[in-house]
Amino acid sequence: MVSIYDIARTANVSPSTVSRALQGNTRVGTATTARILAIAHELGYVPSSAARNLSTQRSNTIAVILSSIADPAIGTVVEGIERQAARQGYDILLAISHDQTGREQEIVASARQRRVEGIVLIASQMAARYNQLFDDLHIPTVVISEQELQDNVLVVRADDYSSAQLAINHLLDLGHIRIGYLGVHDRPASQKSRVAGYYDALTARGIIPDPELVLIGNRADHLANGYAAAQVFVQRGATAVFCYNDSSAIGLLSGCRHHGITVPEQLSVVGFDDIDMAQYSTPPLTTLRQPRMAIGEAALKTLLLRMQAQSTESLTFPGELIIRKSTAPGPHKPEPKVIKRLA
Amino acid sequence: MVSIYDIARTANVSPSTVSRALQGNTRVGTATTARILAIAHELGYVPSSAARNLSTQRSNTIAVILSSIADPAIGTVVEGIERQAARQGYDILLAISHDQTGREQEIVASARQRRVEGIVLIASQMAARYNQLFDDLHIPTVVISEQELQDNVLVVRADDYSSAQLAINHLLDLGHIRIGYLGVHDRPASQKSRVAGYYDALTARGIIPDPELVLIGNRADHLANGYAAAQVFVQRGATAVFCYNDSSAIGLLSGCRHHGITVPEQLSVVGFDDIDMAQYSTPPLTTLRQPRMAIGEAALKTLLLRMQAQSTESLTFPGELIIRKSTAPGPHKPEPKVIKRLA
DNA sequence: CTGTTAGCGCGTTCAG
DNA sequence: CTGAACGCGCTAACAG
Repeated sequence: MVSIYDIARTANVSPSTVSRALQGNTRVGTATTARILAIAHELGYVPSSAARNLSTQRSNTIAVILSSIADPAIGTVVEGIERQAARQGYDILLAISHDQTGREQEIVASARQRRVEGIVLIASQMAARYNQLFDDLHIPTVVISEQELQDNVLVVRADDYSSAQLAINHLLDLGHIRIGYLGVHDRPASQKSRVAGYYDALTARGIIPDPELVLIGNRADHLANGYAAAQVFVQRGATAVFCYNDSSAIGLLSGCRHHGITVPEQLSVVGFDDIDMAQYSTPPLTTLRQPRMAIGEAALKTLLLRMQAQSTESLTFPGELIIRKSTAPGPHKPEPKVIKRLA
Repeated sequence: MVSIYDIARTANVSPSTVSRALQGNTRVGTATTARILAIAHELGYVPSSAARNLSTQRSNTIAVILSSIADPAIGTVVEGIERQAARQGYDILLAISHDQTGREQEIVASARQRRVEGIVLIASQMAARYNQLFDDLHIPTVVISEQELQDNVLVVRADDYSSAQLAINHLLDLGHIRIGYLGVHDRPASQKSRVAGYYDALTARGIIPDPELVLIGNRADHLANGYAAAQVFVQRGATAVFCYNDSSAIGLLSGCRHHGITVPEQLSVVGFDDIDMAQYSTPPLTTLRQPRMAIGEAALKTLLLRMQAQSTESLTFPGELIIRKSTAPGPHKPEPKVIKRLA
């Protein structure tokens, strides 16, 4: 490997001059700078980030930790993060925890050794489990989803609570009363907020939520959970279901089809996220769109501010109700008041 | 940051002894080793990988470069890579190119500066574009998909050609003659093989492929491409379509539904990949399952071998035809020969 | 504008 | 079994 010493030698200057020239003409002769650059290129010089890191005490790296990257809703968030990181000159260290304690510890160890300057935690239970840990780490951290808002951690997330209410109100407006909730077991924090929104929206309209209509899937496979829940919901008299995410909803759609339950006629279904696939399901899914790319970008920007010790706040992004074909009027649809026309 | 010097001082030994003790008792007194470890822990010592990298001339990092991570078929591959990497003690540097030249160059520069020990390139056009570059880089590289088999690059991939043939033969056996192909424009290499399999399987049965039935989507959004193609295929008299991947197929399914084309009655559809969603589409998708996790793991193992300068070969994984509900007998289904029974 | 010097934190000879 | 000394490649004062 050719180093700045090699360049210095063949350019008849000192290493520090080379260093300066390479960084951008910080007080170095235009001529010599040019010469140095030429020689560097000629020699095939490639700076060593390890050396620079050591000297600078900066790693230029941020770690992105997630429990799984197979989730179709998460890829886009990661793209948002990566895009901003690249723009700011940071590299991404990717780690997948699978929610396994052992792996989680390895990851944290690795991040510390590499002196990552910041951490983004996505939909991981680590956030909750090691709440204190991340505080002790002294590495700026921002959590996306899956974390209650707290003083010591920055959270960037979708507005689970309000979005859930939007979903329920849509269903209520359609005339549904027996509205179910289909949840997951591996995203406790965000789910809590969505369930709260579900309950509150219902009670606000004078409806007492029926615990029988709240089903929490026990598998990590959200699609399968949805599939299995279809018949149960209908048996229990639900005419509409609000799902934790689009994957659950699409599974549910499939389960309905399997059991001959028509959507939206017999059952209205609302998803969450608006993944790419949502628009192409059968029927196209009514869902709550979340700005996933923007959330990823915002997370990184927030992290950067925090790294610069600037004052920052947690962020909550509003969701948007996208009405497609999986929801239809329910049994209690009030007759629209029509002004009678003259014959 | 506490360093081995700090430990050495408070343990009354030399830094080098600490270094040895920390690495694993390489000829260091059991007692002193224990003492050193205790002190290290007490002081909250965290080794600096930058320093180690510099001294060792090894980065313990491998770069994973892909054009997009939103593709649902790619996440699983990345998980396979990450899992093996973690198991072998390597960290992952993640970079997304978006197939943009500028970004691609940044990524390569960054990888070189970080002295990554290996590179995995997934479904990226960089493989083809910079074929020579990666050769000159002197960094072991393995390409997943999107690269013709060549001497200078290691490729790990699905058996596109045979899988395509499997798909077409399935359709042929079902009695379809007018079989279409729905392709994409951003995966030239793997597509080339699939198209070849499509052509060859057809001609092997004496059918002359109709160019009118080969449609290549022009957008990066495979779902949208599929959606738009539905009507065209039917208008041109296709009774079955083999799609580049499940995303295209699911889009196609949706397009069919929109235009009142029934699947599989009027049109049989075959996908490729068997993403999680495939099983839950309407109807459930007949597709060619590819062992994505295994491909990811194999790619990393191959890379590691190559890094150790061991002899290695490119790998091709066979696909498996998964028959579900999106394919049904076509117009030319030969009557099954039934042995007449006695009344 | 440029050279000298001194680390950054760790691994690794080479001597004891 | 342990210590001293040097190098990895680069940055950053501090002098000129």
